[in-house]
Amino acid sequence: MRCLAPSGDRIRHTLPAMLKRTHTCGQLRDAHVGSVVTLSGWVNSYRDHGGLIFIDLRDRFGITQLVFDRESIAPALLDQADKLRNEDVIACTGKVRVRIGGPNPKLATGTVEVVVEALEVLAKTDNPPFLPDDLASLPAEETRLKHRYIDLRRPRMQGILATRHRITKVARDYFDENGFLEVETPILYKSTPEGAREFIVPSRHIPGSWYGLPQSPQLFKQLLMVSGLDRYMQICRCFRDEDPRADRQSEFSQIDLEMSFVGREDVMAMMEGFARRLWKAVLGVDVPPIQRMPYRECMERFGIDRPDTRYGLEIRDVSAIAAKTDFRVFRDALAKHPDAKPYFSKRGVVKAIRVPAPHAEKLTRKLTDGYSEWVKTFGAGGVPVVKLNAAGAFETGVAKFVEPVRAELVAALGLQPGDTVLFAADTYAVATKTLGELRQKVARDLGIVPEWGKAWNFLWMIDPPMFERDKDSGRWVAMHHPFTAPREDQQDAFVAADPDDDQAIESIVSAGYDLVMNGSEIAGGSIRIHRPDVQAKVFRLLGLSPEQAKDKFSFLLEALRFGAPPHGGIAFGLDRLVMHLCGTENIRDVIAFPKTQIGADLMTGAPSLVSDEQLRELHVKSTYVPQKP
RNA sequence: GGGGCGGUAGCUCAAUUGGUUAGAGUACCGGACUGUCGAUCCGGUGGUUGCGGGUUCGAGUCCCGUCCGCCUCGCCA
Repeated sequence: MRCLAPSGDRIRHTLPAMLKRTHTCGQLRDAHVGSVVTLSGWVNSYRDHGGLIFIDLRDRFGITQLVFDRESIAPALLDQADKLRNEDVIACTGKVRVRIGGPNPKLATGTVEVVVEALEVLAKTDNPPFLPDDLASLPAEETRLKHRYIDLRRPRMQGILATRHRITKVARDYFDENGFLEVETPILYKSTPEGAREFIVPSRHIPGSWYGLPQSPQLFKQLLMVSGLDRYMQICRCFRDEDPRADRQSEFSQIDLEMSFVGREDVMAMMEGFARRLWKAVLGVDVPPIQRMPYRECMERFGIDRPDTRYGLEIRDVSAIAAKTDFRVFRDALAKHPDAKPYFSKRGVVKAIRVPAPHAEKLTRKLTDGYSEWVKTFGAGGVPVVKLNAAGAFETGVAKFVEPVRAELVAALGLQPGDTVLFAADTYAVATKTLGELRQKVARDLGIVPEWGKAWNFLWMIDPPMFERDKDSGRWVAMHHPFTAPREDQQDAFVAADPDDDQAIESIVSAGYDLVMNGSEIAGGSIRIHRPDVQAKVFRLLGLSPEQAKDKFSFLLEALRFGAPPHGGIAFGLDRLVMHLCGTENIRDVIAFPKTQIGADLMTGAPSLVSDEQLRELHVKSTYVPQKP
């Protein structure tokens, strides 16, 4: 621990005498015994024995026990100490000695104590709404957010903020060593209302015009490549005005990166090195070489583009076997586009998950009935279930329908007595999504997901499709973003593809890549389009007329015309990285001053009303009419 | 926008089927105490049960509305 004692403080002598600390509260050890030290910090707890008072003094660096002893100090000092309460801020001077009452193994400083000879109360506290105590049961999150400055006094929260700092430090060091320049990009930005809903800011100088806040610095970092910056990094704030989740805030941070003259192998290798450095620096964990898994395989085996490979429960296609049954649910599903390509999103399929024997016992009727209800949110009709009993026969659920194909199902799924099978019969898209989500829920319900710190399963998801149909509008939308390039060998197919040929468009693969860890996307990126004709074709496919594309992105299209190097990049979700490396599932725990689900800051009261004068100056008029109480 | 859970003392929680003056721990205040370390012991203050309406002899409890927090679906190029 670094000593924070200042040196050469020229104004010290002109101020009223204040005890200046010589050590932090986490610093003193046996070696300091006998020396006179000054500490400052918050009263973490007090134990008043009358003539003997113990104070645990806390700062960011630790806790040190102070002792006030009637036999060795002035009565006035003891009276002062007698009035100290939790969260008072004090400074004190005294001699370090070995603890008379024996060591406290819970504290790093637990073998010593400071016998106080001088005390200065720097700030007396009102009775705080709660104490920043990691051992006590936490107050409601609402209370923590309202008094965030107190919540952030908790060692756990300070530890998270320290880890967050460590992560950004490692990022800056690593990318600096590899030739990246950190460049800041605008927060007040051109509104580009594709994708996420954006926050907007009115212009005072240009009446009626608005800035958007960036959903990411995507276009600027590409322009920096056109500018010849070669390698860019930024730890940047991004804004998306969509409803938050446990792992999502509308204002969040990315470690944003872009590289010139590279293909996807170069980018992935560079980022893999970063992940390796990061896990080693923060957790001491060695990350082995990261395997790649094509999007198609991810979907086939795990039903999701970010597979959690920490447990089995993989998905199998049993369409061919299901077709031989008389089960109407199977037959109806399989009747959809039976002649389409195998992975066509609208083609009917039957897929299954085998839940192996010891765990399968926990799958009660109540639980599986719940699954049938739950999957309706993904558009599925239900979850057919069947069990293989000890005698090797199917029972319960859809047993009578699948009994005729028992041998084939047992062989295809590798079933053992006691196993349970969960089915999904629907279109490829719905069945895959359903089992992909169900697989994760079952794993959680059965308790087979390794606890935090036990497994770090990385993989690169590669070869994702360029486009997919929007569920509502039916229009093509970019899977990643409209600047993602087709994979090198797909360029011709892309240029030739007929926009009305669903199967052809769906099968075009991009040069995108996502870094996935334990089922969580921690980074996503792609090689970008650097040819104006290819970029124009993408815009056309997305339904942007040349005029619209020019209006929104003319600067990019122009830039691409004036000599753009091949380039590609990636962005890490910083908040999620911190969550994973700290073992928390609440994104608000890794943000110093987070917002609630409706974007409110409970501490400052943002957002708040502004004066009519402010609005007039910005040429803005609110249509909101407050409800009468 | 939809679904779910929650809101009782500063904080964490309890309160039987709708029934006496809404309790406990902790914090806080006062007192005792020289080796504690989540100190202990004694005493005390502290409540618009989120807010508004309704049903009822009687509402923390039931009904309607509303606000806030969390989880979630949609949404998140």
